[in-house]
Amino acid sequence: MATIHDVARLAGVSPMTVSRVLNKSAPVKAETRGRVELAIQKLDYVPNRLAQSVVSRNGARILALVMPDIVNPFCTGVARGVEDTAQNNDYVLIICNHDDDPQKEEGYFRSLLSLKVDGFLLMPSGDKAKRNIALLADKGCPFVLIDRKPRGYVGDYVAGDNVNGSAELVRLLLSRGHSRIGFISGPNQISTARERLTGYQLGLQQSCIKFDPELVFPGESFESGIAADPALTKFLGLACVPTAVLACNNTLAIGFLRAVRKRGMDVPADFALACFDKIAVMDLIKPTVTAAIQPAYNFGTIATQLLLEKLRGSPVEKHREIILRPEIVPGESTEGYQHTALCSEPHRKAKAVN
Amino acid sequence: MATIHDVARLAGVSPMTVSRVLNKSAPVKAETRGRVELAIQKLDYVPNRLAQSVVSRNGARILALVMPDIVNPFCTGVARGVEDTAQNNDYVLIICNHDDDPQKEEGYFRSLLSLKVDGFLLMPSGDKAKRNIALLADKGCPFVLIDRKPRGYVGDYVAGDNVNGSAELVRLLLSRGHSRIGFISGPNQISTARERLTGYQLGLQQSCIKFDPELVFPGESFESGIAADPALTKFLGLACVPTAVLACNNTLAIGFLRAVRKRGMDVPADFALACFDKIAVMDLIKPTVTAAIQPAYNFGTIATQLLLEKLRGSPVEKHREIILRPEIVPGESTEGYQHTALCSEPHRKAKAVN
DNA sequence: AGCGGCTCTGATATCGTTAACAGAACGATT
DNA sequence: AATCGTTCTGTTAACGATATCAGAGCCGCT
Repeated sequence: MATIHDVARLAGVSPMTVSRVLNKSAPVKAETRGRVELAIQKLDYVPNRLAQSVVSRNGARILALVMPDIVNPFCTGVARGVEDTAQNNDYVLIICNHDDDPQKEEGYFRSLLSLKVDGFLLMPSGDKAKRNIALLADKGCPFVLIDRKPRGYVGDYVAGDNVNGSAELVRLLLSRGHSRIGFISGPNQISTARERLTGYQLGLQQSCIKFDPELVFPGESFESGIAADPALTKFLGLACVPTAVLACNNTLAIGFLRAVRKRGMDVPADFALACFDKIAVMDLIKPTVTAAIQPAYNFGTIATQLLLEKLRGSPVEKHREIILRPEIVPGESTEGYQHTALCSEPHRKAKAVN
Repeated sequence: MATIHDVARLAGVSPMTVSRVLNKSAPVKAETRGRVELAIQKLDYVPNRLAQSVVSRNGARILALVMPDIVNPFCTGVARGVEDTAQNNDYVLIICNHDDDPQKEEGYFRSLLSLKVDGFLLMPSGDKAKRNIALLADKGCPFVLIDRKPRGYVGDYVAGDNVNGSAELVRLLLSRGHSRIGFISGPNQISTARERLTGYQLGLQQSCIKFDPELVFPGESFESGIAADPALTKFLGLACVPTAVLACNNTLAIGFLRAVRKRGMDVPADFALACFDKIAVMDLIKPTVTAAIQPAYNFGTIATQLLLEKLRGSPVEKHREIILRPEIVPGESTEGYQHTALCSEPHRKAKAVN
């Protein structure tokens, strides 16, 4: 592969002159520039950004997005937002899936640090990610968090209003006649799970309904919907079975829907269902699921813009938190409840199962 | 940030010795190695892979995946397969969306070449990508194609059996009593669209049904389902309206489903529907859509393995084509046709619309 | 003529790392 | 004691680019 020396030789100038033509970093006589450009073209010369990066001590115009799992449609949306913004600013994007595993996350961080990426977009693995994030801060590598933040973290952050979104879903369920609402939570490690649980409690409290810890199932995994099956088992085993379920995210809701059907029941006939985050092709699912839909794509674009601003300088900038409100989209999954099965009498299907 | 010199100074050795400890490239006395390792730890030294790459003339252990759109679930699946395999082999992955635009694709190629990525995984933008691919070949940069290949391309390639998959879907539709089957195609630029059209024709031919060009709608875009709406309009305008539709990919099928409903019709009541590629949360969609599902994740892992083998050497290896068969998954979208509406009498809903 | 200030170009040093060579230290063999 | 082969370490030169400085050439002004 041609180097700047080859171009220089062919054009009969010094490498430095070629560099100046490439970067327009100093005036070059038109005639000389012409010769250089011709040589560049003839050799189809592509400058080596790695070498540029070493000497200029800048990154190689690479951003990194470290997130749970690109397959989750919420993550996919974020990723596309990040990539578009990166591309518009002439950066390329490295994508890493940590599967909510802090060790995998740390491995990526070290790898990416050694690549001198310019900055990180980060959906952290959970509270344990704090050490990993400290590593970035330690190395002076800029980053912006998306969607989640470890306990006690202060710094640039773009996320949804989980507390109010969740409370609003609860109010919606209450307004449809449900007073016993199960909550399928995510890992307590993860801020979104905590905040949505808080919102769940808040929503109940606002309607003067007592919070019953029995109704909360602590899913230990977020990204596969498998936690939903034991959650359903637990709910069905309760003396007073909930008539509605709020799932902490999209995969849990899908898992719940499948689990319900596996047992010959259905939504909304036997359970009303609502969840956080968009489900793919939502409009075609039967029943359509009531959801608090977050603007994932915007999470990505906004976070990337924040990061790029940091990279451009403005070093004494204060930390910024940007909280976007989810859109509550009512679906069929929360309609058609007859208000007969109250807490005093057991859930009809529950009888069949127990 | 600490460099190899800082470590060397702290350990009281030369940088070269540190390098040898890091890379185990030559024996180092245990006691010296201990001092070096301690210094590395104390400084939390991270080697600069860009500098390593410059001097060793290897890439920086970066692969690139250039594809249409990460948001398409098929692409997402491929991406995850690629990323997992890359990660297992200590590579990181740059992801780029070209949106079927060859110019965008070329821009990425140049950018990635300048980053000296070790290799490319490529779902090309279409036949026009041939020039871009030639650019890679020219620079001696290894690559493997996935899912699509430009006309006349020979080289490493992993894809699905589009012809037979499509033919099989046609046979399935025929077996359900449909003899007039509309085909919503993708851009003729793209090999998968061509091959699936061929398969469509093959399937008809195998059952001695004459191919009617009127029944083919040439969608000029693949990735947004919008082509499906004009396709439906065209089909409804035909003297003899098809009773079934084969969509060239998942987004077109979804678009078609939406378009049908927008007009107050439905699937499968008014049209049977089948398509290529998986639709997200397929099992929950109503109706479930009959599809030829390709093992997207495996496309990614296999292609990446091929690429890594190339990188490891074995230079005179022949080109390899790996063709994976799609799984035909029958759904509700192709059931319940009453066999009354034959070609001789017009489609019932068509009357209402025309 | 002398000076200052442009524009243009090249020589040299440098970035962080490794390749290639050279040499020191040491025990084992002749 | 000389030689050899290890093992271990350092020196020097590169990799492909840019920063920095210095100087050449030219113009215009005093």
